[in-house]
Amino acid sequence: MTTSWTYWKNDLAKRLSDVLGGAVSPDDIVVPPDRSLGDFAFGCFKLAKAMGKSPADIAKEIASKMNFGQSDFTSASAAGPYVNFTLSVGEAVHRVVRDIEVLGEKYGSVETKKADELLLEFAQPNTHKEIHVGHLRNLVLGQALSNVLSAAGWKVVPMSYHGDVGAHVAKCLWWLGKGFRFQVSGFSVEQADKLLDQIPVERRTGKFLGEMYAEASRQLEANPEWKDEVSDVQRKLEAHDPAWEKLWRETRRWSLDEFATIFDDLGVKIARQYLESEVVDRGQEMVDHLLKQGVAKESQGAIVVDLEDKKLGVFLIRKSDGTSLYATKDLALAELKLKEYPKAERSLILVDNRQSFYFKQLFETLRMLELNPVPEFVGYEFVTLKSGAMSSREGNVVTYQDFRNEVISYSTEEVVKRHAEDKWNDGKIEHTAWCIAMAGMKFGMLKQDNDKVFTFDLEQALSFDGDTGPYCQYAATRLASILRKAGSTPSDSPFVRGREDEPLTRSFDHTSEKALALTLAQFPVKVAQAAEELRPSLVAQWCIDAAQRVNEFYRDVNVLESEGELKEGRLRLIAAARSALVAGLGLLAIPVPDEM
RNA sequence: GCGCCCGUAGCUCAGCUGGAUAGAGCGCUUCCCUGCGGAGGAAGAGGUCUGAUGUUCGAAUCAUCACGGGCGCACCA
Repeated sequence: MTTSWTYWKNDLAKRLSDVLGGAVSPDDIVVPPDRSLGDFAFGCFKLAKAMGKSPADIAKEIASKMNFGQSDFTSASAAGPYVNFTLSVGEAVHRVVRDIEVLGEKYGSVETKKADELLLEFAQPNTHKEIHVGHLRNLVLGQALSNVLSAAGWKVVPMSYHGDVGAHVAKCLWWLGKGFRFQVSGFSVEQADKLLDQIPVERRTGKFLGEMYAEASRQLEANPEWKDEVSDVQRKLEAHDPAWEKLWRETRRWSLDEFATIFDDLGVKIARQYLESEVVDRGQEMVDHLLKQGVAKESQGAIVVDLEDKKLGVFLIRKSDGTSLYATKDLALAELKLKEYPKAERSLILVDNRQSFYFKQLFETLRMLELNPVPEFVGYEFVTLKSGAMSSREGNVVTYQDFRNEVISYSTEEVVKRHAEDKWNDGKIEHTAWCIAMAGMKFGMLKQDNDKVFTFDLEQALSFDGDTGPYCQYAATRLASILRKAGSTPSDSPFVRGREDEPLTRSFDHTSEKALALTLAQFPVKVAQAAEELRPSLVAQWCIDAAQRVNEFYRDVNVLESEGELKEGRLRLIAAARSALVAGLGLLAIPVPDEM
């Protein structure tokens, strides 16, 4: 369905083509820098050359020839080299409200008959480590991307991938054993049971395992001679030694359970969870195969793929001690994905930009193996603290749990403060505070572009003033409040729908109404662009814009004091505005409370 | 040394497929609650868009080169 924004541009392009006797593309229709100039504009620069006249003269000529008749537009006027077009307030608002009422929660989404499949890998925290705010950017961005791409008509398969084997696990478990005074060699199943029994339930967390890992890294730094023990542990794990495997399975469960809880809380939805342990054996096989084919070769005891001729250096795919690397497993993962989803059109991998070189090497190798489609790298810059970059190896991280608790306690405090007299029950307070906390955290991470290093500042993250998620929620909430007072709100859903057959007035008369409607009209275009450019930040920016227009409308137009069909129309406008705003925030996986 | 990314207001960022006086938020200075909810709104101060050259009728936007900062570049992930 063609929604209003596109409809208007197409309409203007057609009328201009008629006047000029040549093709004008809708893409040539732009928006003036100042709303008082008009709602749309057409620059005459390109025509000037072809027609041999000055742009200003052409603009005047077009303005005088434009005849709108039956149309949403009321006037065209020349201003320098531009022709500006103005929409009728009544027609503009009418059309946008109708769009939203027809589409409801689908407003902004493309309807497709047969969606192409797109694999989206994100959410790659490793087991045996804690989740920190660096991971949060990936999780939040990934889920938003998943939503935005779905809205744009892709059949998205969101997938997670967890490093549950490899050096970091070996280090963690090695230190777990050593720290509890067990001998690494000759470690038995009974000893593994004994060790596990010694760890109290409340310590069976990712945080605890992360501390073990960080401590192991420190110990190895100080005592390099222990590296052989760690290699030994990793080899035993890869050989499925019963004792180490037991310890590994149990500790891994702690991590995976924790992930499930956190993903659920964040609204992260994964269709297929991959584990490195699923692909490690096949990865080693593929390395052998590559060796046989002559694609890979031995170098300093390790196995590498030489990519020097592509200016990508050498790609290490097996360590000299015979154990696997990230790359060993990634080769097999790529193969497995294609086996399970043979119809996939595209495959995206969302990872930290610092890994871009590695992924270029990986993709080049996949190309040599003819594993198509070769994935697309979607990068984002890392999250840093004022004190410096976070590293789980060094242990200077803000864990997600700590951050979340901080934000929740702050938002709870605010909610309680604002509703001291409203007799809200604990459940309502808790839910509202959770919605606001989610909005604060997620919006803060989504509103800026992926390629900006994100400096995490707790104080800033806790502020809900200005262009923040809670600001957008607040705008939607005030609209809901008006609807409630008018007694016309559907309590179960914020989305308007099914009123498109009821007559709607065209008597809207305020510029704030039109400004709001025009912003709402841009939503589908922004979503499409966000999907095309893989930038959910565009949707976040739109949400701020929409909330600002809502606040201006709120200031300028009193809905409940209007009368007759205009009041009814305005109620439908704000219901539509709320519906669109909730849809926009929904794409960012941000919930909107009824009240706040 | 080579490669990738960033450089726009005091701070955090939009704008970048070239076009009208460069926009927000925070902070700062003033206002606005007997008004549909002040997590809000209005106004003000604050800019050689890092610099240079080039392309163009036109450059924050494109190209090249500097400068500044960040991040990568084989047994970590």
